[in-house]
Amino acid sequence: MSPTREQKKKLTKKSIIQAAVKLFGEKGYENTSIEQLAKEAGVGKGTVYSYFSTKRDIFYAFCEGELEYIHEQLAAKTDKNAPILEQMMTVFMAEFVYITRNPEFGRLFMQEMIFPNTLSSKSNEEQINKYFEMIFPILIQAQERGEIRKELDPLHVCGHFFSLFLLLTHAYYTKMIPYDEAEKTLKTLFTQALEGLTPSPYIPETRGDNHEQ
Amino acid sequence: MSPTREQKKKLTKKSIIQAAVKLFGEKGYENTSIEQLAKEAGVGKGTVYSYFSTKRDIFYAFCEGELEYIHEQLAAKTDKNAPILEQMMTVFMAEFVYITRNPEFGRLFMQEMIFPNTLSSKSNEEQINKYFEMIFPILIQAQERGEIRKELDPLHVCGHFFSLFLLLTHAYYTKMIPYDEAEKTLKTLFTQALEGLTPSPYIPETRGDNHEQ
DNA sequence: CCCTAAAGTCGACCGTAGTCAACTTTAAAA
DNA sequence: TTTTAAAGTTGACTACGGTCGACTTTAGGG
Repeated sequence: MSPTREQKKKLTKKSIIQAAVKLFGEKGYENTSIEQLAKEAGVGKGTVYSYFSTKRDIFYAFCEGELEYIHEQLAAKTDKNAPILEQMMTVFMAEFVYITRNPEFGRLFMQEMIFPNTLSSKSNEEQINKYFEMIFPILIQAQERGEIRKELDPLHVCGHFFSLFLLLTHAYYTKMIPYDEAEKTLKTLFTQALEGLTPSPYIPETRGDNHEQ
Repeated sequence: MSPTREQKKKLTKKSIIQAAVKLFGEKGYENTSIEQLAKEAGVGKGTVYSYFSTKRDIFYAFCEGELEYIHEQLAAKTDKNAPILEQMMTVFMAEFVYITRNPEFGRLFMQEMIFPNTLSSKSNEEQINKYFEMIFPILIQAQERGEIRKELDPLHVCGHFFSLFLLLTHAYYTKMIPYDEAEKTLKTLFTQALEGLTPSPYIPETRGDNHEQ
């Protein structure tokens, strides 16, 4: 019996993604037109747009699989009892290496991931959530061990590390730091975050309007 | 006597920017075509491209003036002896308000500012530099006052605050936090950064591979 | 004033992202 | 098996960003 309708759709979608992997990889995202991509996948241009609503969506579909893979790898490999600095370095350096493997891809990925266009932001949220889901348990465990202050909201702590990763990526893309120094820089920043910027213990100047908690 | 060649060029450029301010403001960046813009400015399409090499460049020209203005304002107004938390809040909240005044503009601005396309990144670097030039003296003064550890590289400290601002902007654009909570969130993050994430004093687990310094 | 070369202007033209109405295939009811 | 309507496919088409060579204006030397 010939393949059912649904099986066929799956195959078509797959062949479009494969064509994207090939052509984007060979010539880059900007230099690949949808028509070329459609030809490579063996379908018409219109068909491509019945599976993906924009060119960027095709790009995401490609990224998604890769990201999922890296997250799984990390979740398996990380030593849950290692010092928090070590674990965070492992996670974020892996991410950094992945992101910058193909610089152009990475740039587009970050642009749309961090400052998404409200229209195209569906799968986006999921990606970010997976990120947080991976990091959260590590932080909570660190709090239980007493490595991180128990009174801090894990969400904020998570954001803190993520923000320094963002900064690293930014510094790389603006050529403020070369690739080779990424690890050292990130370690410095993370250490700074852990230890605090103020001479410890920090005693805020009493001014009447101090933050509570 | 009729205006000289150079005066005319200045006028033409100005009228293009004014047309951009008007049309981008009315209909948004994406919904304004270069042809419409050229018509509004009373010139041909080709002329627009003899003054600006891409559509984004027109957008930058608009932003630049605004940013310069805000930076000057801030430099004048900030109380140089206020606690560092207060000063950083003033600077970055002003920036946040400016960036999000027109959300679409802000998004494009951040996308290209933080993860620039290597081709179009000339004026970009200057913008970032102005940022750092504004913040640097504040931090150094805080170090001298003893509010910030003297042994830290001001560049890293500067980056630290900036990164948390990035996170805030990201959280806003992904709708993780509403506009109203921006200030509270930023204050929490900055406080966290100042105090450190670890119970103070932080004593890293001795594992043989500790960071030096 | 006239002539000319450089500076400045222009819109027809190119390639591309995304749309759509006409066409083909499918699957299940009759 | 035939019929039919829904699902799926298609490439001509539109609108846009950006280019280019032909055209117009300018300034200054004769």
